[in-house]
Amino acid sequence: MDKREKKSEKLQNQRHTLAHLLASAVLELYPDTKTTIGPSIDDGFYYDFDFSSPIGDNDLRKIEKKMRENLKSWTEFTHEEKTAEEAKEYFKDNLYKLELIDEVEQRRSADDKALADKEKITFYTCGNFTDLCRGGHVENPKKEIAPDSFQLDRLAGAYWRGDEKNKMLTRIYGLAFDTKEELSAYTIQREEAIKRDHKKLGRELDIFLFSDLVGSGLPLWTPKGTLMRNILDDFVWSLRAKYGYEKVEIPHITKKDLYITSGHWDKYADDLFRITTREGHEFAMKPMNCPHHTQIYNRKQWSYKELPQRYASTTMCYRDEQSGELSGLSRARAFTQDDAHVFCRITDAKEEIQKIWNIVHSFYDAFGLELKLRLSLRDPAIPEKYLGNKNHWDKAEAVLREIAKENKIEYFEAIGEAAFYAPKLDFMAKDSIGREWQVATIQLDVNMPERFDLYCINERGEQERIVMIHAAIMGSIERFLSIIIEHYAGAFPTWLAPVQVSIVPVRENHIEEAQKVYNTLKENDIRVELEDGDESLGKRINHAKAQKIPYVVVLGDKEVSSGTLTIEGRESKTEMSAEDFLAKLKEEIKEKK
RNA sequence: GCCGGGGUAGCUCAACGGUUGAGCAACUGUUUUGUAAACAGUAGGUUGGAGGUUCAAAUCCUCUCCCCGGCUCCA
Repeated sequence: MDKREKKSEKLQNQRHTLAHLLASAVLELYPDTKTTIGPSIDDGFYYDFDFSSPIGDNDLRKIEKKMRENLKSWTEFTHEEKTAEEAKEYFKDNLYKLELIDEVEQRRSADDKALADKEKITFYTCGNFTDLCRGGHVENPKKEIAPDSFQLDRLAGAYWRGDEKNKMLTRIYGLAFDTKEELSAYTIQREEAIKRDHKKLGRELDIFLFSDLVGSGLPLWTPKGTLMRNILDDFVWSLRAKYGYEKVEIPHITKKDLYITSGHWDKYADDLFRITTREGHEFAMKPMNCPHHTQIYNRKQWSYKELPQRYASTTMCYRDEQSGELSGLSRARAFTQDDAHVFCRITDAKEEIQKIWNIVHSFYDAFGLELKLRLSLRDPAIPEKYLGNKNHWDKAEAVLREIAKENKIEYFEAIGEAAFYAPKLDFMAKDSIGREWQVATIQLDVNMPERFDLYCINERGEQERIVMIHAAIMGSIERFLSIIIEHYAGAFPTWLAPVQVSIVPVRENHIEEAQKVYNTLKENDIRVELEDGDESLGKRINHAKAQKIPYVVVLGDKEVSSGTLTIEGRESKTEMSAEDFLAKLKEEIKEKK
């Protein structure tokens, strides 16, 4: 165990100890409360309670105060082993703890003797509070936990055992770190993230909006936002160009029959926007595009020589997400996928996936987003969640694993994260303030081809089942934009900025000269604005900078007489000729800077 | 959908049973400016919507729509 792991184990113990401390404070203030579980988490701890009457945010301060009070007398943890009967007697009024005790008992009586011996029913006591617990505390809380290194953070609902069929408990989250300084660094970082919130910046920078009349989860795109969407989409297409992808277009609704065949109707019927025609036929808005694309592939009989067929669409999809799941552009009811499907033989799958891999990396490199890889596999314990047979899955998972291993990138495997029809390579991007987002995905699918009977004619003249690779580079343009708005805090690089240059004439008699520069840039497809209003110079410059425009060009007597422009970038101020400035802009756009 | 917190002018917020207010933005004049906001004036609201309690509701209650933080879900 190295030093860092040791430290993190200590921090985990501190956090878990604080969960006990929280429960002790709650029980003193609200004696009717039933305690359940309270683990440590990434930024602190939580404890789930079943309160007899609801509490509100104002109660948190009271509880926190009580915790600090109790901490003073928490000097030692003692623990003792109990039999199931003793434990149940102690918690006879707490059905949550009784359920946990029963589960430990079941594991103890399991066949695996070694495992069974490890499972014991232990009670830990500190101060006036005893809890059923596996352990993992600091020895002397009073000494080892600084009273100002933690704070209660927020209230939240959480289902017992994470199952929405169960009762909803009240979860109290706390933040906890080694020191007060680390705690405050964390809260400052969180405030920084709030400043970058894409919903706020989206409005301020005039990129997108929501309308109560249109409905929640249905973003509307302004001219600037639409421009950015197109720039991003064009970039993806430019990367796909050398690999032979073709654009296809599909309607946004379909008969339900398509999804009955694909299996989506069974699995996602509740999440579809459905339409009944006047003649009584049932249709659905498309929630994804693969079934439509299969029908384009299936328009003719293909020779193996004509494969792979690679189809891609940038197209909106619609999902009736539950209202509580919506969140700005990150999770919307209408969103645009940059969706590609490669129809090929299983023997070509690896090479095709490698090509997509290259596209993904070129794309994310341009934004300075570092990628991690998750190999998302099925959960063999619940086969009913997945289509098709085990052999097919094993084969597909093996191909993806091979690719993950061959490429030098940090990767981990995640059981149960596969789509219901295929395993996936999911890419996670780390943004400029260290947050991780799931972005691109590549899926190797043997099930849709089976269901839609997709084949080619092979060398021996036989029908051969093909495979289908699902690939999305951005995933969803909306979601990707939410990530880069926050990643750049709205200060987009030149190639991506909806307005690249703002020209500010000093006085009225400079407008004519400014207009000339404006025209030159405009003729060269630079996105340029002229700030020729009657506000003061300082105010007009300020306005351009508030819009996070990469370059502000100031033009007055000095510039007219010297024949140069004063160029204010975000960090520095330089002077150069209009020609040099144009060349610089073109370079930045070409190099995606 | 569920739990908790919210919704007052375009934006940020105040008023918290007793005539809805401020700053910024907008508009109109004046000002022609060399870098963190020129000056003056004007307009802007069924306090998200619908019911109810009250002499009186932005304020209290019920329903509904929308937003935020979680939970569940995420093809």
